[in-house]
Amino acid sequence: MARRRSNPLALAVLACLSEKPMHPYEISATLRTRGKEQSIKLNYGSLYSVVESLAKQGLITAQHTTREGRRPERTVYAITEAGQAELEDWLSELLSTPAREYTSLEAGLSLAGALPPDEVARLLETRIVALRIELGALERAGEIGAEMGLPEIFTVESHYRHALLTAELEYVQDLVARIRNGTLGGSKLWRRLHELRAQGLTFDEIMADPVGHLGEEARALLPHDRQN
Amino acid sequence: MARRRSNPLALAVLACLSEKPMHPYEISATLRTRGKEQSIKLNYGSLYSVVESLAKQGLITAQHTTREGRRPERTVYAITEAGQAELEDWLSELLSTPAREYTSLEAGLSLAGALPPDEVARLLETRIVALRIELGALERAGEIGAEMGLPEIFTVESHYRHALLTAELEYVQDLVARIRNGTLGGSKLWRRLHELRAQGLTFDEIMADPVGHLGEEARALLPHDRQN
DNA sequence: ACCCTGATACTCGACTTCGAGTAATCGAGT
DNA sequence: ACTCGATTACTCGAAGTCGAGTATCAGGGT
Repeated sequence: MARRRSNPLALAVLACLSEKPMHPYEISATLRTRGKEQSIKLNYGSLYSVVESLAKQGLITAQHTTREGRRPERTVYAITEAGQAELEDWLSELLSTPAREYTSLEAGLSLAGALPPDEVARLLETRIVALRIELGALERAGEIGAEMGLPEIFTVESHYRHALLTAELEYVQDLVARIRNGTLGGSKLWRRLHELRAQGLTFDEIMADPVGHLGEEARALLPHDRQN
Repeated sequence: MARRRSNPLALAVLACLSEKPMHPYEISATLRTRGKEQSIKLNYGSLYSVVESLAKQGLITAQHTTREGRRPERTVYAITEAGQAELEDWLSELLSTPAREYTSLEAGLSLAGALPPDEVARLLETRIVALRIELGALERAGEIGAEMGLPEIFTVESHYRHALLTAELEYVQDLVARIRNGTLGGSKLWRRLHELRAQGLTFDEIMADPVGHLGEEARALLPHDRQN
């Protein structure tokens, strides 16, 4: 029974059931009102299959099913001892061990060479605006929480998000500036490459003699045995 | 044909094919040697189904299939005009529009209340060590790239990762300190809650009279109409 | 001559994810 | 009394993800 520990929604289910037995819809409502769906992707399809899978693994058990009138029946689940142990172990792992995260901006940056530099700078400037707006919204939400006397522990996630978004904003601002003023190493090569392609040269033709076409910056692109 | 734009691997495939026609395995090898698999999750199963799906959408086309000896046949794909357009459009979106990212630490923090504060602090201290190691490795990799004369544009992704990891490190360090010295708002409530549960009280019993059990900090947990 | 490791190249099917769809009930207004 | 939107509660199937498995070949060592 190799529990795959992929979907954090399963962890959230365990966490809810460790408070008290609930039926799936009540779990989803609980997560909603506590604002956890900001941090943990929640959709019905996944919820019900995740619950079923936890039950199959013996981490939770169906307690009883009730039905009011002609509504769909509700199955109330409770956490098992194994489930409680899994909750603690999984949560410990999440907190203690950095996982390889694949963010969409990282993917975008790693392929950004496919667009010309000025275009990339323009797009990132758009992003900067959006980031500022999102940060503003997060701050406002934080203020409201504080006014209501909500203790900080209940909002650490969003403070963490704020820290990450701020770092992203700073990085992107710096990157745009360096693309614009040509300080970014390889800028010339990058610009030249797109000029040549716009003139109809193929990638292969350019890479047959990168130094000749793109300049000295491209020397590192040659295979090792012919770099001198 | 609602292209779902979920898996960035599909974008990477388009980016590769926009350089020249390749067969899937060559695409994977290209991404590997360029270090893109650090930023874009790559596994064979996904690669082949993603390629098939791109072909079905008309964004790439099978050019021809070859076979050497008794080896499995290789199908070479080329990008179409629609594919080139999709590449540019998708990449633009990735760069310009922040997407809701669900990181595992955010999930962990949002459920951290399920563990007692001292335990969480201990776990986060473990994470700090791991983060320092990872940052060190990233820096070393960057130095090696620089020594080899690799222009910065080819490593922006990893600089971005470095910026994010640094922000995470700083945030976690600060958080641990505040848990340890009790400066984090709600610390008492959090500690008290776990003491009571260790004594055998249920979550329901505690929440029936939060202020009585947990102190003034818990007033915001009451329903709105009985907060005074 | 033979074996063994590592690279080449893809296949398969079990499992997950997703979100639209269904269907009943409640309550606030007209 | 009625209607309309929100809420409650879950179902379904199409699509996507994953990684172990399969099979071939090249090259180096013994």
